[in-house]
Amino acid sequence: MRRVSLIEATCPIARALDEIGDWWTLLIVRDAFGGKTRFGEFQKSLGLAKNILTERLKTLVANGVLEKRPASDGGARSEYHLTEKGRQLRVILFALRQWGEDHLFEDGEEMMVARDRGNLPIARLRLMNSVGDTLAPEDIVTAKGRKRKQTAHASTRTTLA
Amino acid sequence: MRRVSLIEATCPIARALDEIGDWWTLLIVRDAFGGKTRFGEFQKSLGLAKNILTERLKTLVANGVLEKRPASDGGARSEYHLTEKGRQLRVILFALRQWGEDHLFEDGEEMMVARDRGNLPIARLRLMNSVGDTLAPEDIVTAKGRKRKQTAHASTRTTLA
DNA sequence: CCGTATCCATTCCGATACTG
DNA sequence: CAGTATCGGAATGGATACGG
Repeated sequence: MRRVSLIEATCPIARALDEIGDWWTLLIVRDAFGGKTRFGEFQKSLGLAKNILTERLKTLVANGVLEKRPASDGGARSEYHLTEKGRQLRVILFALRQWGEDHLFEDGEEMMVARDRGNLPIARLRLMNSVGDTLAPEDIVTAKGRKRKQTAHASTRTTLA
Repeated sequence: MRRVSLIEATCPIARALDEIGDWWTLLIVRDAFGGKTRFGEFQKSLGLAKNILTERLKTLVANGVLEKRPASDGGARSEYHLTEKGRQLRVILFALRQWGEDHLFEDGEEMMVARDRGNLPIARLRLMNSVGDTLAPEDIVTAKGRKRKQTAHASTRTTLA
């Protein structure tokens, strides 16, 4: 897809962008969260060329973000469903949404909004340290380290411990 | 930059991707958070072609993510600094980091990690509703709405309500 | 309906040379 | 050091035609 691959970078941001930093990819994932599962639904919703969609879907399946299954009605069609890895992209999508809302819309402008199933608003994402202090953007630094062994599923933990 | 512009989309995710969804852009911003300010620093760190960097920096400045200033030492050089809008991209970068850490590294693999200035780990980002319930990825729905007037600065608020 | 295949225009990106 | 200019190969993306 690109001249230089960052798959070997030690920066998780670089690796993440290498896998889902493509322009269309996160929009496909967004639609998958919206309940779309079929080729034609994505194609109609996004308006992208079918060959591009084919390739993006293949990559997403190969990377374990989407799962391809035969259609539930037994037809010849396929369905694409988010895997757990894909479902965890929700935080990234919401971070993008929050920033877009804050900086790319005028007050009162028509805009898609997110709510939970009970129609409650979603709380803003905040950066905090492990003792709960809210951090300003510049309060974060990076250093060399190693990935810690995961003892419990990531989505059930609230801190890095 | 692209055939179809999503600048008019009513989805904040689409607009955000339209502005910073480019491949190199978030890596430049990441380096800016790392304290880099000069053309050569970005170029050396990222290894991208200079003409591409020139264009990306121009776009970032035009979009108000970076600010171009004369070098503080009075030389002919310029410095690029994050604006407040740019600083608020930190949440997106951290969401990418968190997902990359979880899914793109093996246990024990060498990896850049984030800490706060006191060397405390950063807490995981969680999706919650306005009353503090943690939400699963599928507990979020979208609907038509309008951008609410901002009464206080976004970074000081903890919920949308 | 779900893709695959092909063609073509545009853009991206790297490399290099050049200017101040 | 900080760009600008230019070139060419590769990838992107739109459109269309075709096959299961």
